[in-house]
Amino acid sequence: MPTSGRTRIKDLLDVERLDNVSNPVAVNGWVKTVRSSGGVSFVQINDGSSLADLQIVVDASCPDYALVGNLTTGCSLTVFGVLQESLGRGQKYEVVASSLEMLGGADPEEYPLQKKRHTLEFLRELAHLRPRTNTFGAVARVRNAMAFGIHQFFQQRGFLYIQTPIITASDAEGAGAMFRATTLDLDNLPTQAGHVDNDADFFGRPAFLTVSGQLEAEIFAQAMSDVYTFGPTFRAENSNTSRHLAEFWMVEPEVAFCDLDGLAQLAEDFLRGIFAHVLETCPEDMAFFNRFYDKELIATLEDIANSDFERMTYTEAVRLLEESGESFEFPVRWGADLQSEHERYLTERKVGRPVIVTDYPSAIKAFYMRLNDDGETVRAMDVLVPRIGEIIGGSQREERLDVLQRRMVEAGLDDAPYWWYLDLRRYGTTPHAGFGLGFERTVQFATGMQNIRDIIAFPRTPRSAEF
RNA sequence: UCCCCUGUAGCUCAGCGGUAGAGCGGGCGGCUGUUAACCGCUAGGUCGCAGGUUCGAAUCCUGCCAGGGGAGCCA
Repeated sequence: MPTSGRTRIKDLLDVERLDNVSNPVAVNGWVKTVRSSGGVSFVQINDGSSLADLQIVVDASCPDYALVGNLTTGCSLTVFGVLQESLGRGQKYEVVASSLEMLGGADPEEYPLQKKRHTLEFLRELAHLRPRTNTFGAVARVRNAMAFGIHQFFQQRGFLYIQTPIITASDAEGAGAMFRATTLDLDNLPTQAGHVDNDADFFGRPAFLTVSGQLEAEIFAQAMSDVYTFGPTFRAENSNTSRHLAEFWMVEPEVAFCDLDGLAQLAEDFLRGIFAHVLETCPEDMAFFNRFYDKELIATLEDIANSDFERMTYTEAVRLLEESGESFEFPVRWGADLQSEHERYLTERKVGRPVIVTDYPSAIKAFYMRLNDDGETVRAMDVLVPRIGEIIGGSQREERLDVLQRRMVEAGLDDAPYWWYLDLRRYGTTPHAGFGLGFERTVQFATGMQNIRDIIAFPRTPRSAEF
């Protein structure tokens, strides 16, 4: 019987509420492993509520004892029994079953998950079953806690959560290649004068999946002052790395009456806050990642949560790299973007903790970033962290209409589609700033997981969109 | 998109010119409290795909496909 009134394993094993002990309980879960020894069997189950499994003891006194022979890894169960202190050594408490029902079997000759460790590459092919493993259960819980912590951080500071569109007609948001969203029949494209007739498309114009909610967030910042988005974004780049996804979630705060210094402080408070949050709310899962994936993980996160970030300008960063005596594969030159190896040297070896680099050359940054008085650099910032590199990119936005228009011309952009963006500078413009944080990269950093495809439930990467 | 590495049993891998292997998992049996339980027996393979070299190819060569690592692009 699928039970209402069941107790989650997490609550059952919660030492604070051990009024459960010696009382009848109902639990559900999926079988991890079954061990039988003479007249006693041990069935280890997990329901996803915590990393810890629950051991069910079934002996001949249980009327359903004969059922145990049919239980295999992966099948689902309802158990009625009594929680007791365990006689064995591997766990403090266990449930002695008084009755047992298998809800769904899992043919052991076919069920692909075994009660031993699998490689992450193999599990990636089983995205529908991998949440049942320790690692992916832990990732799901940590990801959930961090999403909640992000909302909590902004809500406590009075930020308004806004939802920006996923489909956009702006074809140059300035952040990479876009996916086209169309209802046109690709096998029979309507044409007009030898070109695709976009007027026949759903929106009467080309439309795309958004690469960023920034421009729309700026609209609301120019009315509500402090806003943030948290939603999916899409990049059609042919990126094949452990840090890139074609579909990923991004957090983008946008703040009016704020300059780059204020934004850098917000970014630092934000990262320190969410890492502290995950350490506090997921100690069991974090201990798991620390043990199996990165022995320095908890120490690193605690260090970040408790110490100030380093700040330097791009020009200072270039000087430090030039003076480092390191032999880099790519030369260091003022005016060229920092390479991965440069960023990692700065954050991992030079400083040893997160670094905020500001004021990049205007030529290598987007048109909407505010031009400095030197005419050569813009008020951009990247937050670099060890192992991942860039985790946040942001800037103070250009609020001066004439400068913005000049920058758009220099970038070769037609300003007509941006009439509304320019209007924000025409009517009550303000100094404002915002950044974008890759959510998966942040969870990746917090868990010590090596590959971003293991951070999102159903990863989309080039040539890969199963599930 | 570029560079490098890897595709052998359900999984993890060994074998690297001469009869296809191990551990785990599965099946059967045993075991009175187990902890990825343990012990015994057992089934299981177009060696990624296509071509080539050779008396003979999992093994050497070429192409393609897939996976991984790194780079670029970025978050």
